[in-house]
Amino acid sequence: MDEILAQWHRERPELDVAALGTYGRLFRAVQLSQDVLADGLAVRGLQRGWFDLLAALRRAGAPYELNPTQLMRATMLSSSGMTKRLDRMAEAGLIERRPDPHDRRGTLVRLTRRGRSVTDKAVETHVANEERLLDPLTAAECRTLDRLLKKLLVRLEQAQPADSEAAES
Amino acid sequence: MDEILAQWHRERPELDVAALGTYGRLFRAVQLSQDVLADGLAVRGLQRGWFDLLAALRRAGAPYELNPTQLMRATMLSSSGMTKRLDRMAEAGLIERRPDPHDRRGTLVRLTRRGRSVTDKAVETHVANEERLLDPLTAAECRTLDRLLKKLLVRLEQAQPADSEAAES
DNA sequence: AGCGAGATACTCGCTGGCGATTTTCTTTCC
DNA sequence: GGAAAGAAAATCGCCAGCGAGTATCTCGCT
Repeated sequence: MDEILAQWHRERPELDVAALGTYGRLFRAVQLSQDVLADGLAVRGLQRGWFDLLAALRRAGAPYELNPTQLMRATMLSSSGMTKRLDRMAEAGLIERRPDPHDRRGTLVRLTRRGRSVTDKAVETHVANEERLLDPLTAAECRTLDRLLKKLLVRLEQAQPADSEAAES
Repeated sequence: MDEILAQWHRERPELDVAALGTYGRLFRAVQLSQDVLADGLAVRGLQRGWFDLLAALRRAGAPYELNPTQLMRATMLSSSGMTKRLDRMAEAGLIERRPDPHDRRGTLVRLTRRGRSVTDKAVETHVANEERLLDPLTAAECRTLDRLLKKLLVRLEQAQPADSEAAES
């Protein structure tokens, strides 16, 4: 990574590429983390991204039931993606769908008993894996990281709908 | 995000979910950033991920030529993914392939003149966009973030080949 | 010299996710 | 109360990327 910055400096000396370095590290750290964490969840039979959905249901509390729209928001998944993922997870016996009794357009998605149990075990190993990946940092450093990410997110969340208003040719 | 942690605390009070919070923010920050940055590059006609490849070639210096294997390492893309991406980018006139004169198995990938020019413009707006996303942080905070990410990456890079040696049932 | 191990890029088939569209239902407004 | 506007979920077609397998070539070893 430092080598990459050195290369940029050699090729475009007038450019300040510090941001490239920060973002490069950020992306790479996330990429590698996700691979490791996905391996950890695969042991429990969970595909990439399934845990997010299970966790959203589990967090909601009994009866562990949400509708697909809420799940879309929680998982940042598109409508069509959600339908397909729910299909797979229903096949796997982790969730089940039923019509919403109060809104005949709607569907409710609920953890099965097995889904609940898998989730409860998975969250423990998942948190443990995350802690293992984070343990090069001291507790104070973790808090600092949290604080910095929070600051970044403030900007990002507000700028999210911005679709290239900064499109100066 | 804090609300998510509160929900976990309500549902699983015995669990320390601080790591979930940190990683949640980390993933979300990266996700949102990538969306914004991809928009910025789309203005230049670049698909998601193309910039990484162009940048690797540009950084290599004249004659801006690498082989697909080196590009795979630089972009963390699979072999088949690389072939396809190179096809698309060649169609778009950004790169061209030629046989490696020193190794008849090999291929060399080179920036076209247009690819070079697009890359040089794109890197400027891309860095500017990254700086814009990072500017909630002071310079000192940026350096701190760099330092923390570096520490994380040390662990991640070494543990990368680890395929669930931590697979306690 | 020549065989086998390894490297190199490519092909094929598959899957997950996206965008656009459709179907069904609810809500609002006159 | 009935039409228009809007919301919810599912469907369809598409594409990027992955994994496994393949053809070709290089190189080390004897």
